[in-house]
Amino acid sequence: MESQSMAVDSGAIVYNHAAYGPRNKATPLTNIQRSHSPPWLITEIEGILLAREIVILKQKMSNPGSPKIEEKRITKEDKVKSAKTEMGEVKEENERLKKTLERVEKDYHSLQLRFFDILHKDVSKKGVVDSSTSHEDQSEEPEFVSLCLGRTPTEPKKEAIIGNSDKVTEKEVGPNLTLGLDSKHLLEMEVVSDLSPMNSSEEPKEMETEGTLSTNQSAKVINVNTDSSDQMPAKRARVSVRARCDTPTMNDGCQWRKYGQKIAKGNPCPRAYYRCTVAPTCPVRKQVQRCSEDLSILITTYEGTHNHKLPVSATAMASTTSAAASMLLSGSSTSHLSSHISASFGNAPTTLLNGLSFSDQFHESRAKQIFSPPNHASSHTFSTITLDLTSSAPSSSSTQFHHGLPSTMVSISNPRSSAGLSFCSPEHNFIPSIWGKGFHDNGTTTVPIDKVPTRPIMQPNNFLQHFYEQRITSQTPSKEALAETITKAISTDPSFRSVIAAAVSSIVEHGSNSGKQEVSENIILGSGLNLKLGEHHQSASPSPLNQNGKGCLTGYFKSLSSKGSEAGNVLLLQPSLPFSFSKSVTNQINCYVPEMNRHH
DNA sequence: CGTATTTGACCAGCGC
DNA sequence: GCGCTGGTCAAATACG
Repeated sequence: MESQSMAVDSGAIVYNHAAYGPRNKATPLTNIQRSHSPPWLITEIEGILLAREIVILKQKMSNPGSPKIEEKRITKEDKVKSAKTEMGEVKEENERLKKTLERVEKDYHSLQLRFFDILHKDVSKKGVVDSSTSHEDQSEEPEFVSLCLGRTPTEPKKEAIIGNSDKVTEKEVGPNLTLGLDSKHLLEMEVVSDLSPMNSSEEPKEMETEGTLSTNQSAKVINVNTDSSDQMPAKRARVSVRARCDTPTMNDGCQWRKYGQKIAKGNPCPRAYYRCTVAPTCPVRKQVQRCSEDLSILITTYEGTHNHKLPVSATAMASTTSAAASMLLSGSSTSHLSSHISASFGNAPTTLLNGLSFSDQFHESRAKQIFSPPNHASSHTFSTITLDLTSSAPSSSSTQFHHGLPSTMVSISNPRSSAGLSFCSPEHNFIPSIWGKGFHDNGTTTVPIDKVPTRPIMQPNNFLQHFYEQRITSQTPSKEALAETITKAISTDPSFRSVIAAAVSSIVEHGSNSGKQEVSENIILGSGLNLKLGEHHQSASPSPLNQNGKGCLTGYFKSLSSKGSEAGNVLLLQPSLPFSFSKSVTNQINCYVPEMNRHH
C-alpha cells in the first residue's frame, strides 16, 4: 500500500486548480497529481472536489454576516488563525481525497486486472490461431509471445496456489498492479526470481524481511506467468544493457559495491561483480564487462530487483531492467507489455521502448532489433534480455528522437530456446555490425528485418482494439482514429483539457526560450489516459536524465507542477501498453511500435 | 579510521 | 571423479 500511495502521490499530471474557484491557493490538490489514472477516475476526483467547493460555498452563504462589522472585528491574528484553520481543513481534505484516490485506484486496478485476464485469454486464443497458420514452428514455446511489463494477467487459481507460499499472505491482488516506474513494479523481477526454486534458496530471508505487502502481491501476479511457463522451471531473469560508456561502470543512479572480478571465458576483459549497496539487504547484483569486440561498449548485466526505494536518477535504469525482466519472464507465455522501457546511458540515445506512442510519423518508428545476447552462461538457468543502446542514432538525434524511437535493440536469451525478439520498423533496420559479429555464436542469428519471413503478429494496434475499445471505436485504430479519441478526451474532460492547455502554453513558453529545442506532444493512451506531453529534447544533453524521456518530461512538467521531478517520474508510469510479438522461424519477431507526435 | 576495492581462495554446477 | 567455469567470499590493501 505504501508504494500504492506513492504512485498516487507522485502522479504526473498536475491538477488544474483554476477550474475550482478562487481557493486554489492552498488547495489540497497540490498534492494530488494525475498519474496514469484513467479519465473517469480523475473525473470522480473532480466531482468530489466540486462537491467540496459547493459545501464551502453553502456554508458561506448560510452565514454571511455583516461585511462591515466583520471587517472591524477581524484582526491580523484572526486572519492568521482562520488561514491556519483553513489550511488544516484543507490538509484534512487533502488526506481524505488521497485516500479516496487510493481507493478508487485500487478498484481501478482490480478491474483492470480482470480486464487483463480477459484480454489475456483473448490474446492466447489469437496466438493459437496464428501459430496454426504459421509456416514453421521450430520453437517449443507458444507462437505468440506478448509482453507484459508491470502487470500480468492473473488467474485466481494460480493466485491461490501462490498464496500458499508462506511469504504471501495477502489475498488482495488489485493493488499490486502498478504502472510503470513504481518501485513496486521494480520489485517484480526479484520476486519472480525469488519464487523460483533456485532463487528462493538463495535469498529467502531477505525477501521475507524486506518484501513489502505490495511486493508479495506483485509476486503473486508475476508468478502466474512464471508458473505458466512450463518451459522454464527455474527462470531467473537477467537484463543485460549494452551501452557505450567511457567510465568503468555506467552511472545508473544506484550505489554499487564491487565484490569480485573475474576473467570470464571468451572475453579478455575482466568481469566485475557489483552488488547494490543502497539497502543492505538489496539482492540486486550487476556484472560489468567490456565488450571484447568494442571496448567502448560496456555490458552491464543486472540481476534481481531492488527491494528499496530508488533515487530518482536510478529509476530509469531500474524500470528498464525491471520491465525487460518482466518481459523476459513472461516471454514464454502470453502476457502484455506495459511499462516504459526507457533507458539512457552514456551516449546512447533515449529509448522509449514500449510506451506505445502514436505518432503522426507513423512510419518513422525506430528500429528495434532483437539479437541474441552474450548470455553469461552459468550453472543457473538464466534468461537474459539484452537492451542494446549502442546503436545510437546519428548525433543530431533530436529530430529523430521526436519522430520515433532511437534504434534500440532488444534481445532475449532463453537458456532453452534462444529466441530473439525484435521490434522493428521496416523502414529502419538498424543492425550494428557488431551484433552480427558478437552474437552470432550464441545460436541466435540476427536477420535483417526485411528478410524475416512475414508472420502474423499481434501488433500494438491490435492490442489497442482490445485495450482501448471503450475509447477507440475504429476497428483499425489508425492515427486518425487515435487522434479522434484524444480529441474526444480533450473535449469531454475539462481537466484534461486544462492540463493540455497548460502543457501547450508551457511548451510554447519553453520553446521560445530555447530555439534548439524541439517540442512534440505525445499523448499516450494507456489503460488510464496517460498523458505524455511535450518531449523537450536537447540533442547534446549530457545528462542521462535529460536524455531519456523521463528527464525531458520532468523538465517539462516542472512548469506544471510544484513537484516537477516527481511528476516527471510518474508521468512515464506507463499503464499497460501492451505490444506483443510472435516468434518467427528465425527467432525474429517484428513489432511495429507506432508513435504519434504532434509538433508545435 | 572507516569504507571501498582488490584479489586469491573457495564453492557449486556442469560436461566429459 | 576431475577439470572447467561462473560466481561469491573475505582477508588484504588502498583511499579519503
